[in-house]
Amino acid sequence: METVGTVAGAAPATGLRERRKRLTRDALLRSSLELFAARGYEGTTVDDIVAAVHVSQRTFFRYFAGKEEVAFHVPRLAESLLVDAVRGRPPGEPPLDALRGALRESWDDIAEAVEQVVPLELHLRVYRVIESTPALLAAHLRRSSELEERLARVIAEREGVDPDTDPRPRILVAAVCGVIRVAERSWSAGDSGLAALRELTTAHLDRLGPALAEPWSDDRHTSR
Amino acid sequence: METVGTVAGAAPATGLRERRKRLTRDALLRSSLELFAARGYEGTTVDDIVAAVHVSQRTFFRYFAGKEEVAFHVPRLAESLLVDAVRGRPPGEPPLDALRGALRESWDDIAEAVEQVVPLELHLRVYRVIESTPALLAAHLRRSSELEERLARVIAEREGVDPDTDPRPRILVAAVCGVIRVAERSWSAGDSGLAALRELTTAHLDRLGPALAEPWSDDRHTSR
DNA sequence: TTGTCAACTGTCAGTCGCTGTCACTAGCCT
DNA sequence: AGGCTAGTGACAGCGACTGACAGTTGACAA
Repeated sequence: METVGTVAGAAPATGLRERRKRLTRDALLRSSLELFAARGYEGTTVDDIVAAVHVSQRTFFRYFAGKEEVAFHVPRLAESLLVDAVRGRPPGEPPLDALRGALRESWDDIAEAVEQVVPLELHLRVYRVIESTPALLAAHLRRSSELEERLARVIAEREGVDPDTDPRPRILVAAVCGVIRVAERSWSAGDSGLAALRELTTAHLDRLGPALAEPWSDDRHTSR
Repeated sequence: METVGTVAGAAPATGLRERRKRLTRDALLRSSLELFAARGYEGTTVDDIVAAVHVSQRTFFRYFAGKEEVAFHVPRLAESLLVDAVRGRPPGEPPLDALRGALRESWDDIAEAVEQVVPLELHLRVYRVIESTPALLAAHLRRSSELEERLARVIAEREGVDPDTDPRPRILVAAVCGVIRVAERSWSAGDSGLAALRELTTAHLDRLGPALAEPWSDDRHTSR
């Protein structure tokens, strides 16, 4: 239903031409991410990237619409997997549970899929760059809002409501994704591993209900 | 507590120099917004703007960090008023009510404050440009996340919790702001007036609880 | 009033992201 | 083997933005 444009570890590679294309594309991707992680996003010029891969600048822009697209290649992959996971949830499940379940379930698939493209550790470093670079954070949030739209449509379909007249799918997804981003953000500020993010995310999701409840009880809702 | 850099309708204007400065600043702001509304954001170059005001490009960049900053001058104003409104809510009020109350309450103040800078109608047109221009939408979302951070701190202070250890303030604010953005977004797609946005926002907020509830009931939650 | 200082502004040159054009190389197919 | 064309590099150009330098003009004191 969607061509993600997998980079490595898929498709048998037919002709020489296509093989070479994939090679330069891969090289551009890897070099870009490594440079972003090392020098930062703004500190990396397109000229730096193409110099490392020995290609002309023009070629870079034939493969990617811009620096930004390179930075979000891996996140795009992860998003598609999440959407698929929600789509594959048991039909009877309440919407909130479906989202939470899909999140927990898709985690390992995502890690695996990412690893086939670039080392997971590199991706995590790039992710922190994304969260800490204003321009990239902005792009990340816009992408997130597009993801929310996709998720809302899936939820709406599951529940048999029209997403254009019933606001509940979008409202639910917006709230959930908002909470997820809070978790991502506070995680990226620290330096813990993937497992920590997973736990932080689900823990925060479980606190959404109580946080909305009228007066906050005084139990320690501490985390971190 | 915060200098917002009001543009028109405040401060008696001391010397001639300052008066002239404000004049060119105002002119740049007005011309920019009018051009954005007329030709779109990307369709408007800085050269277009400075040509309309008869100043050099360099001058434009001395007053504003870039095109983006001009576009968000008015939203920035509104955000500050909202934060102040939350801060001024009665201490005993539960956090969710405080946010909802502040929102309803600050509405008129915001409209009034905006009108003192540019015609409200112009701002609304520019707002639709923001929502429909990818680059501006991204910037808008990033600014929103900064607003969320400010709001979360206010809520944390009101509730007497530490925002760095208790995630509930951020979670609550993220959910609420997420819902608000859903309302803004679906409003900006249509062509109704300010009053419609106000009602849509509060209506959506009231649907947050039910949308999170386990199975969705079949009452018509229709809007629009 | 006049002269000095500092603020404000314009001009110019340059960087970086990105796009259009055009010629050319090298896989691909017959 | 030879033509076709996808993929590429080299080059020119645009728009956002920045730094350096010089000119202009309010502000303020003598």
